[in-house]
Amino acid sequence: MATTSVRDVAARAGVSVGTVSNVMNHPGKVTPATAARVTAAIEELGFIRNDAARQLRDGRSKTIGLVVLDVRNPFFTDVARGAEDAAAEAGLSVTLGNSDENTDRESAYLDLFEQQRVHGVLISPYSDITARLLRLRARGIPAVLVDRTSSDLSFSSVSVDDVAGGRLAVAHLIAQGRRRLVFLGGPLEIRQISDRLEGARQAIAGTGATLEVIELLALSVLEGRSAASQIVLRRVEDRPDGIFAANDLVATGVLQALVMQGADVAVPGEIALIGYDDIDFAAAAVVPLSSIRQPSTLIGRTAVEILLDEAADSALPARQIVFQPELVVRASSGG
Amino acid sequence: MATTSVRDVAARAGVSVGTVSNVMNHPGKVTPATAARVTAAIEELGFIRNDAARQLRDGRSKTIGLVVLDVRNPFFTDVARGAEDAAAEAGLSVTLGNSDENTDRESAYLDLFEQQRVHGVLISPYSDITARLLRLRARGIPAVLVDRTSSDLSFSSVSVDDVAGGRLAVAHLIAQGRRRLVFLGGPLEIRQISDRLEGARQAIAGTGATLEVIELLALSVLEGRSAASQIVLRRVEDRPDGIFAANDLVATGVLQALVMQGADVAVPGEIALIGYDDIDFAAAAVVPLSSIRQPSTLIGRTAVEILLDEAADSALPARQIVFQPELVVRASSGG
DNA sequence: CTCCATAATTGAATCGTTTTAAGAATCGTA
DNA sequence: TACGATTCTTAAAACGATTCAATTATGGAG
Repeated sequence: MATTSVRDVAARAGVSVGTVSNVMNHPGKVTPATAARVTAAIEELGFIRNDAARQLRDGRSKTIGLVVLDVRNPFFTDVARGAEDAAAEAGLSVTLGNSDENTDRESAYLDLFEQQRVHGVLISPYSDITARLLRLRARGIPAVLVDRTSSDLSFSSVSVDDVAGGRLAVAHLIAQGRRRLVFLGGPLEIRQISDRLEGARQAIAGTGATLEVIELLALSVLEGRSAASQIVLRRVEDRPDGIFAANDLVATGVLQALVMQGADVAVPGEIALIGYDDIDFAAAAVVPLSSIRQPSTLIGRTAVEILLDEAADSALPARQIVFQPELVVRASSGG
Repeated sequence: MATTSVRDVAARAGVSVGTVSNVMNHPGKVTPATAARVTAAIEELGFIRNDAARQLRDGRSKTIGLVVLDVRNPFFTDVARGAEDAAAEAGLSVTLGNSDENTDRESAYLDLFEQQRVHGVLISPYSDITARLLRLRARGIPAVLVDRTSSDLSFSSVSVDDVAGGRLAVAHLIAQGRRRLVFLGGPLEIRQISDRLEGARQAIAGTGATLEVIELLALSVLEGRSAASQIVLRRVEDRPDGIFAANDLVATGVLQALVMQGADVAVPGEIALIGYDDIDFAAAAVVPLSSIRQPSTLIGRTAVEILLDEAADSALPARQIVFQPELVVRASSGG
């Protein structure tokens, strides 16, 4: 394996290894003329720096580890994309790990990142990993929580105000004149979901509107559809006139059950519908879906920025960033 | 930064660094008693091996680089998942890169992987990167093409027979008694798409059925929907009785245009519909969608297996693996 | 033409692990 | 008890880039 090293480059350019290193890492400390000779040698030999060696010397890698709950959820791929962009601007790369809501996988990724002495860790936690994160910190590896406020306030976090999101959604339905509302989502143990419900409750307080809660086992199209088809079976006067689905997958299922041939419930005429997340598909649904948008790429970008700050100065106090979600009105809520 | 090394562990256990290394990498070469002492020391000190140092010694990393065209496409996340599983079984991890059909990004990832001296590269190529891959090979890093047969037969590849897939889809429509067919997809420069069309043509040959080709600018829900709404405007006798959409996103759009309130074209009564990819959403559509399934996780898994073989023995001849797609019949084609 | 201050370059030491060849310990056997 | 024959353990030498302290070159001022 003809692996060319700085030593070979140095020989070819007639300089010392130190100079070669300077050309790459501290240009300006070297005369343009010599720099040119070195660059030429690098080019001719097809030299590519060995990252492991650089890392070993440096003590930390130029990679950021990111662990998300579910890569198949567009929200998280968007977060990842934002993180990747911000990291790239700082000359770093991102390794994406998918915990799949599985404690073992989550733990395995943290092990891997610790071995790799990553620059920092971004994580949307599934289990309680405070102890692990403290250990990473002791090793000089900062961590930032994503899409979740930390119970341990010594860690920074970047999240979205789900209570406000729920409030926004239901306040909108009420503003459209709807009074008999249904919240569709679950499991309620998931913090984000219960927060959205809490927001919904705040929004109806004192308005005279009612809120029926139907808990689902998962946030999927199928769950949404079957729950909604039950609603269709009710007598017309017992049906709600507005539905708030806890995410867009559920809302999509609801929509299918309502407009399906045979059901023919008018949306938004008879029932207004709003989802959550504003995934790409929402705008392309049979009836374009109103939704609550979260600034997903911005979350990723911000998390990286905080991480880099903390990596540069470990004495920095933790910051809790909470973004506000945004109402997106489309046809399904008759806005 | 209290970074503990093998040296510290050795001191604590009262042995030499070589023994510590043996405990971790060649257990069995060491007496159970000493092994226990060392393990205890590792535990007590919270020692975690420095991957950079190991890699430097080893010459190659324990990571596989994977570059896909689009992380947001469920097909690719499934491929990635299969690759990850297979890699994990071999004690390796996968770094996922998203080229986003962008030459610069694709190139940047290859640079990164080369610097990292990855174990191997899996890539679903966008531009012509044969030269880059040859250079990697010269450095001892094998590469396997994914979802694309290689023009350079010296590289292994794992792909799916798109011609067969197109044939399967259209043969099915014909078997359902459909005769006036439409192919909806594009751009036709994309190899996979033109192959599917070619398969469709083979299937109608000699059957008396006709095939109208409507080329789209992109494989998206919106494109599919607007093309289908044009079809709805035709006189009934000029409408096709079967539509083959080049992927499930397009098919979803078509479905929306057909069953939408106001259009009310019966699916499959009046028009039978089949898509391609069998994404999760296909089964959950308003009318469950027939589709052509590709063994996505198997593709990822197989690609890793070939890669590992080649990493172990670079003299191995290249293999071209072509999987056969599978017909999945659901309500939309009236099967 | 010297001398000094400043800039450019050098090369040895370092990061932490793994691997060897060599040395030490252990055991059963004669 | 001593002898090979194993079995364990050791210490030093890599791997390749970076960084300093030390050295050499360069220019400008007197």
